[in-house]
Amino acid sequence: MTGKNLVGPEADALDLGAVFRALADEHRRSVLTQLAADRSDNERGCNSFDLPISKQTQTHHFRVLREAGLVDEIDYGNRKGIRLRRADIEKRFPGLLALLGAEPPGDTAPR
Amino acid sequence: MTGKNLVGPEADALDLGAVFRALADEHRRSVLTQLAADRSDNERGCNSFDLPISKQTQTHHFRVLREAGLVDEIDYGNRKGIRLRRADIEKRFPGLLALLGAEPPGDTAPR
DNA sequence: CTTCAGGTACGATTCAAGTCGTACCTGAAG
DNA sequence: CTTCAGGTACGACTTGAATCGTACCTGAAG
Repeated sequence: MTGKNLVGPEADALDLGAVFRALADEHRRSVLTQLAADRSDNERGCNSFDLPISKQTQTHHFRVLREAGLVDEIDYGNRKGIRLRRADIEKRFPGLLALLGAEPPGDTAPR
Repeated sequence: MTGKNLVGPEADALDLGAVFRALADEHRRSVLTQLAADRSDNERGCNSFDLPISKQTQTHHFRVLREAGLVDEIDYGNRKGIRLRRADIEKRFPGLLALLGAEPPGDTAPR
């Protein structure tokens, strides 16, 4: 029941370059913007983002977000949860999430 | 003597995606970090950044930074000046430059 | 058990981006 | 004028990233 947390970098090890690279992609930025908009920071299903891309590509994007240290992935076997690492991000890069939150929500348009 | 200012996007038209894409590159981030560190915001020569890349590639990177709206380029014909658009960036993305400024300055290492 | 949806692994493809070589332009200094 | 350093234009190359097809795994529900 309690899924295992997939590994990501420590809070102090977050790299600004990796973060910018992660947020350079439209779809990943959309995911993070949606996560940042929900102040409750509840765990969220990976298929709740309506991404206009295949499952395999979504797996790829979530992995990039996790390896950049922006989200936690919780593996339940046949489904997966995702949670924003808000505290770690705010500690290392204060104000970053506010930048995403200030964006117009309708920016999920495909390139 | 007075060089002409090369065109870039208006302050209100700055796109977060383009900004993140611009800052995803190590060399461009190095340039912007150095610019952000100098609070005087003086115009600066394009060859004053010690980038370990060829002239043509530097031209390319400065163009990307300008088209993202992060810097102004001033063309003098046989040399070029560059200036951080601090006010515009702060207005549109408050706190962004602070993130760069907080980075360790020795992050100019080539990949 | 079987079925099924969510997710992953691996490989292939496609495309954008970083890089440089060659040639050329520009203005300043001899 | 010529020379020279800084910069650009264009093309070519290379690498990385995004995407998907196929096949497979996992746990829950019949």
